[in-house]
Amino acid sequence: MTDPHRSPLAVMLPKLEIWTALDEEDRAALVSLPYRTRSFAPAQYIVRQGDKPESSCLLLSGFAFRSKIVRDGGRQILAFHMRGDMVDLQNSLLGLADHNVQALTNIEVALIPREAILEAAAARPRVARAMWHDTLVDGSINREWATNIGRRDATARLAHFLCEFALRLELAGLGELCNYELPMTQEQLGDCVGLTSVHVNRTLKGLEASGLITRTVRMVRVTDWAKLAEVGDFNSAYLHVDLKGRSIDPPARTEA
Amino acid sequence: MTDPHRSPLAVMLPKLEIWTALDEEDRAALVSLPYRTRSFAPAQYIVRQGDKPESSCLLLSGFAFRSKIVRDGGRQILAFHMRGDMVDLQNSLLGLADHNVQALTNIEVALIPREAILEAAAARPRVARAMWHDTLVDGSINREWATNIGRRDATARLAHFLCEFALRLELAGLGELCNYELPMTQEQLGDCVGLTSVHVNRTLKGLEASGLITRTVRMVRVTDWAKLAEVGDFNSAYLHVDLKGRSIDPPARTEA
DNA sequence: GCATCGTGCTAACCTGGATCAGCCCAATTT
DNA sequence: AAATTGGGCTGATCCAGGTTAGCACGATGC
Repeated sequence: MTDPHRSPLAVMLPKLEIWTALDEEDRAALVSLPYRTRSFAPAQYIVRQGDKPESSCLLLSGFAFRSKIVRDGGRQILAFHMRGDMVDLQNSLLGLADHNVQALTNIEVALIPREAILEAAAARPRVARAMWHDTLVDGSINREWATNIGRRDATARLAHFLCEFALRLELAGLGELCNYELPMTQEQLGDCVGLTSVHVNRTLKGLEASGLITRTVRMVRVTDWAKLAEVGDFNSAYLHVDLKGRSIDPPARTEA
Repeated sequence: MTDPHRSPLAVMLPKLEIWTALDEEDRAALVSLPYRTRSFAPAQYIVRQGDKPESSCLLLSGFAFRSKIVRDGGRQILAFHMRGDMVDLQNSLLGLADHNVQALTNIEVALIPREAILEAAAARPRVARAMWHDTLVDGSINREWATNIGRRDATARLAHFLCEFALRLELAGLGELCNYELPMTQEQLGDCVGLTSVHVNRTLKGLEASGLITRTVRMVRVTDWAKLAEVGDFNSAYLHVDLKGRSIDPPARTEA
């Protein structure tokens, strides 16, 4: 058996193993899935709404995002993805893409045939469970985003987003909680929190003026995490990750 | 082997079998899952955010909904559920409830221990796949809702919701596409599309004034489905159901 | 060297939907 | 039959965020 940690596919393992214990054979099965790598330039489509994708893709480097377009041309960004994320289990397993998947930066992905994934899942219950769990967490994040968009004001929405992104980056080893780079433009930020780029700009400056963050180009430095998390009504529970006892969430809200 | 269609749990089968072919043994495994039934009155909690639910619940009759509460007391409704829906695979499999589940009307549910579900999934790949698929579709609906809330105006949001609910009711055998009962108040409707009940009221009257629907008490009669679907930017693809060739979606949008 | 383009940023104005305050009616309760 | 309650409904006013129309600046191209 080859060392499961040698293959480029090994970047998917840490995230899956947060939730489901895998043994060496499970890891080997995942890592020896057939794949081919491909590169995409910023804004290039990996999957378009309406496609019938035959493979799912694992993000090896760079950032990608998923989106939907509404009739009048508006766009809703549904998720950002980073190294180690299985970007498109959704579309590929459902058979019909209900949303777009695009590169945000230059990216490299491993395309894994849908059938191979299904076979691995059918053969190994823990592999199935790990991937199922991954889609459940994806759903949980989606629910939090819907809540963010539907029921928080602009300041809270952005603060919440900044907290989530910071934490995900740090967990993926791509940045620090209080000092990281945002790979998206303010317009893309707006499309993800349901605001216009103009208002994103205003609101970010507001967060800066309140002394919660400072920014240079696209670097964000969180100068007061506790307040940012409070303003953003951020509680990491919905990410279902193990913080190993670190306390980053604001104290429990008082019952109304 | 007992007839799989005798058990109350059999109500879950049609939905699962839309997506995944099951054989008699798969059905028998699902239907013979251990369970106990319970009733809930309107507004009663089945699961609260923060709970560690030990069972998942299958809705046998009535309507339920899932929601999150934000700091200032606002509520976002994330999903409505009807007979045959597995209401809480999300929370129970993730182990920690990231949202509330409540009865909307009087309901009867079958509570199925989480471990029994996981064992059935581990033992039978098709059962695992069917339930995984169910959560994928749930995620797809969530993405569409996020888009609805984030990027459509009040009229489109409500029109979209009315179309989705109509179709889901009809597929569950609980109403007709163009004539059905809405089980929720206008305030609950507002909490699901990100509006206030006041504006829901005005907007519904607007839809009525435009001749797309008529209403009596909570009955909705869709008088012009094609226009309602167009106004609501509704395309049923995201529900991933088989319409058996019926054409209910507006013609493909023209590229901008 | 000059043009173009993408992105951040800003100011002035406008509007969709929130907020507030209240009425009406039917169903319960007492 | 009076009182209460929960929805639906309405008008008046307000404001968060959208819209429009720019400018500034650096990167890229000819």
